[in-house]
Amino acid sequence: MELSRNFDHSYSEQKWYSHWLEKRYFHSTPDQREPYTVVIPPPNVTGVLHMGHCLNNTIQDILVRRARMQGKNACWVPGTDHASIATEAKVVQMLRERGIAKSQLGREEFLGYAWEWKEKYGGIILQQLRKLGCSLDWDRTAFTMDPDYYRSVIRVFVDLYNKGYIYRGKRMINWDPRARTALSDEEVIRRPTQQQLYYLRYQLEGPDGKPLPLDGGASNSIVIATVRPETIMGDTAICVHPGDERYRHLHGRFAYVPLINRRIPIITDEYVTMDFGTGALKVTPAHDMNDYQLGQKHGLETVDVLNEDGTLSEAAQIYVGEDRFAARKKIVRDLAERGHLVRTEDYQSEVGYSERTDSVVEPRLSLQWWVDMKKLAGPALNAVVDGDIRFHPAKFRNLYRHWMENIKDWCISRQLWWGHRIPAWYDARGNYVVAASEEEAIQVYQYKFGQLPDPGSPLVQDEDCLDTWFSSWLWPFEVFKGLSHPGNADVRYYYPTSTLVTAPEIIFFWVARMIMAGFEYMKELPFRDVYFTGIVRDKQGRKMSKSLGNSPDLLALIDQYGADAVRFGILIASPAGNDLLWDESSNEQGSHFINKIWNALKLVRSWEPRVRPSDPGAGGDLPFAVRWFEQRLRQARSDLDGLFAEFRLSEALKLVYSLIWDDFCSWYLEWVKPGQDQPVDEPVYRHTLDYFEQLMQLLHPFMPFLTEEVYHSLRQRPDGDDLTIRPFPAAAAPDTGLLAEGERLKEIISALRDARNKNQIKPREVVQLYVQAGGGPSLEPIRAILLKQVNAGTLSLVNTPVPHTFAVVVGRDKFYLETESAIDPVSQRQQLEKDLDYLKGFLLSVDKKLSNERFIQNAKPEIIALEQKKKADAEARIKIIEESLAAL
RNA sequence: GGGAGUUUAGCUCAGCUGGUUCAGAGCAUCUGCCUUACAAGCAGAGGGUCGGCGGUUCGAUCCCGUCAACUCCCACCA
Repeated sequence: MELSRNFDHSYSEQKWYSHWLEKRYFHSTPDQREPYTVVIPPPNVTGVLHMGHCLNNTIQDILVRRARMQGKNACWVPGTDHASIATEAKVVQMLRERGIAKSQLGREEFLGYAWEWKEKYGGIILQQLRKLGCSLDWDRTAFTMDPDYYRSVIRVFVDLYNKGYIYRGKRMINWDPRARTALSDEEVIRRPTQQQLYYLRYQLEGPDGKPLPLDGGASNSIVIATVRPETIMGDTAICVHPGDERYRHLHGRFAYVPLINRRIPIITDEYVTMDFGTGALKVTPAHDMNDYQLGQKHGLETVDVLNEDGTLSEAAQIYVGEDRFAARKKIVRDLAERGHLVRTEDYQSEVGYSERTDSVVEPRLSLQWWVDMKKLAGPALNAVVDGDIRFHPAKFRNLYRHWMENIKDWCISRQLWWGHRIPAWYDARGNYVVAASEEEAIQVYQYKFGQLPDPGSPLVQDEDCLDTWFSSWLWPFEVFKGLSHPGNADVRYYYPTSTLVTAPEIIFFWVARMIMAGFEYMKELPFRDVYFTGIVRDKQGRKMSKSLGNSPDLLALIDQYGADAVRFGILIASPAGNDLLWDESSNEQGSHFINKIWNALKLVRSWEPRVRPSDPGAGGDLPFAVRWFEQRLRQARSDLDGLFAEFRLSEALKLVYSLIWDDFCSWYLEWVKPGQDQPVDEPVYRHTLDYFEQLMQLLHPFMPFLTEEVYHSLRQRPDGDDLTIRPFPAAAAPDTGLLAEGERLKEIISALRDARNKNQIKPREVVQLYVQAGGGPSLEPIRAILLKQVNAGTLSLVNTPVPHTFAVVVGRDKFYLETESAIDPVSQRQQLEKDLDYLKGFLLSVDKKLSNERFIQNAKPEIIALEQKKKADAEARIKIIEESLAAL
């Protein structure tokens, strides 16, 4: 088979992914092996692959592929999340494009469209993950609204309700006026926002019970500061600090809301900050969390001046039906015209935005369903604090702990149709029961209220559905049907899962809640390790986002560079625990690496026709290079184990990169490479193929397609001999002596090459080499390599300095380069003197240390021995250099 | 306002419990090479007071204090 000039990634990707699927390598069923289970953080069913997914799934794939090659039963479960708000928004938009308003449709009809949409467009992202090479068990693809899954969510709701963990309550919640639904605290993103602070003058009530005239001086009014003038119609009090002398005379009096002239009391509360604004606060219980509490405390009326969609309500009296922000402008204008606006100030404050729709969140009083999280938090907190669940990086432990210790109730109802419908049934009077089905509801109703529901008005199910995360928190066990079919073989085998790979942004949304649900329903933690990836940023450090347009088209990148190069690119830039600044050029580095490997393959393949059987007279000793690289591989494998254990994947990739590029290509292959058209000894050839295979194996989790292709190009393979399932060889301790010899050889070669370069010896010029050995192992085994690598004709052992040569000291060995070109004794002297100066300085510092009594007293013996060795080495080298200088 | 993290070469980062010639790697830069796998390459080189100041120690990039800059998380000052 002829090799193509370059690696053809499109061809290989297509070929090998289908091959792996066909062989069902990614499919897992329980057996006697140790399981390695990963559940994918389910992307939104509406999602398309972006850089964050790329990073996250590449990491998961690396872990899963490695586990598979370690002989574990690897199972990576794919799936999608129904993403209540996002999907419903998409469907509403699609309907609008078809000229249909959601309000025209009934619930069932709407859901019909939604499912239609989901079947047609949903899950594109799962197809895209195949392009990336992800080794997911597609037979296990799950969806949070699959029938079993749906039932489990409902069952959990009913169960928590029956345990008293879920309740219904009227409270201030975060309202998304665009999606027209409640949100949980976690779904609100606070951002500093530039606003205006308006100083508004409210008329005081005169003795006649009427507002005092505005033009009658400052004592006729009180000035408050607000950023939300459109809510003044909802004001039901003005509040000042009881100790504020400026307002003492106003305690117990009344003022009038501008524009609508409603009479409101002036109350006092220590909540008010005297030095903010004017020290007087307008109290609008319906539209502010704090004001609501003030209202409760002081028995104030609540006037809700906004509708669900953020327009002004009838209660506002003015600008009814207009959007809150449009109304704000108009009201400010009116206030100015009528003399109520004292002044405005630029003011920056934190404003809450909806995570899904980015509209400004409105505090709103409403009746919602809640989970009392304190009841669930205990075991979940301990599991992380005690280290049963390990967070990587560990710094997230504190964050988690802080949140869990201060956990608040979770608002789980959403005013949406796409999702799990809340299993609560109401009678006409508003009594309700919670049950998994209507039939059960009737039974429960009868039990609870002692009678059947009135036949004339049957029970009606709650219209709302549950927060998406109320289903995702069951993911690690319900993908194995752990709740819908308790104790089944899958869940017993795969749960708890091994590693969760996710973004730190969803530590509260998802990770914490999964841990709680795991303990509550499986009585066990859901995973042992959680790896938090960084956030993908662009070169300038900005978060990648659709709105900034700085998020590259991943599929286009894969087309251009290949999946392996993209995987390489994202991972090489991805330090453990930090955000990564991603730059397209890192893909190029990946491409270059692929090219390098491909060229090495071409070289090795070109030897094939020239293999010479081993010479039986040679004694069977393998050449030094072959013996050395075996040890290098062992060492690398052991280092890799350590890096993987700590989830230092980027470093692991760097290690393999350098192992292949530097050790294998730059050193090993050059050392064993035969001369042009020369034969290669069979044992060398065989071992080289073995090493190449092993390198591909180590790289395979990172770059699966290229490595599988190379693996099959190295040797003819029987059917089923594929790299993706090939087990790693057993670990073995490397021979440190051989490794040190290799390092010594590299050092000598580099030093001699450097000398050639510095002395402007042309690369083609053959030099003669002399060595004055300073002890240590014989140079004999590496003689041939040395000659070839520094382009030397001969290597002779000498006992005295060789005149008219360049002297190079490496360790305690001294080399002399003999060349035809003229030697410049001045520059030669300068170089030697430079080395000498450095060594003398070094010796001085070592001597100083060793003559320090306190060092001798306190330092560990091995440290002292080391220092003594340093001293001896330095002295030996100084002697060698001084000899050379004398000879010049 | 509270908490956490970061600061090491031009850039992105390693440097694990203080002590090997410890100040590193990759990119980038510079020099020399179209050397028979690879110019998407090969062989070399230069470059940092380890954010500032102080302390502990025989010894500090590493431990402690403090200051500065940046980042993130949490939090109801209108």
